[in-house]
Amino acid sequence: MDSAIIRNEIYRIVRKIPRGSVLSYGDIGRIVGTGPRQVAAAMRACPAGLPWHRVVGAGGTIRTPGEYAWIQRERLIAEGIRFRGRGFSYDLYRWKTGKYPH
DNA sequence: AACATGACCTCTC
DNA sequence: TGAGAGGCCATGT
Repeated sequence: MDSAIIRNEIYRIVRKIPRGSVLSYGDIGRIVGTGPRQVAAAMRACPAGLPWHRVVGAGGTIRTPGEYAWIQRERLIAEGIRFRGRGFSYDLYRWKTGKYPH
C-alpha cells in the first residue's frame, strides 16, 4: 500500500530532524506529498525511539494531547528551544537544512 | 462499503 | 485575538 510507504517516509524524515530543530505536521506532509492530518495519524502509532517531540503544529505550537504535551515541551526546552508564551518561534527553530521539493 | 474520527491547516469574521 | 467553517485523507469500526 501507498499509505504504508508514506508512513515510513514520514518516520524517516522525523528521524532526520536534528536535535534542537522542529518540523510541523504540515511541512512534513508537504515533503512526502500528503496532508497534515495524515502525518498526525502516522504519529499516533509512534514507533519507539522516534523523536516525535520534534513534530509540532504550524507556527510553533504544541498540538499533542494529554500529558504528552508536557513531556514534549520539556524535551524541546531541554534541546534549547525557548518558549515564548504558548509556543515558540517556528521560523527560528524550523529545520531549514532539508530542502523542500517545489 | 459507509461512516466517524482526528497529535492539522488556512481562511473568515 | 479568538472562534467557526471547510478541506483534507488515512484509519478503525
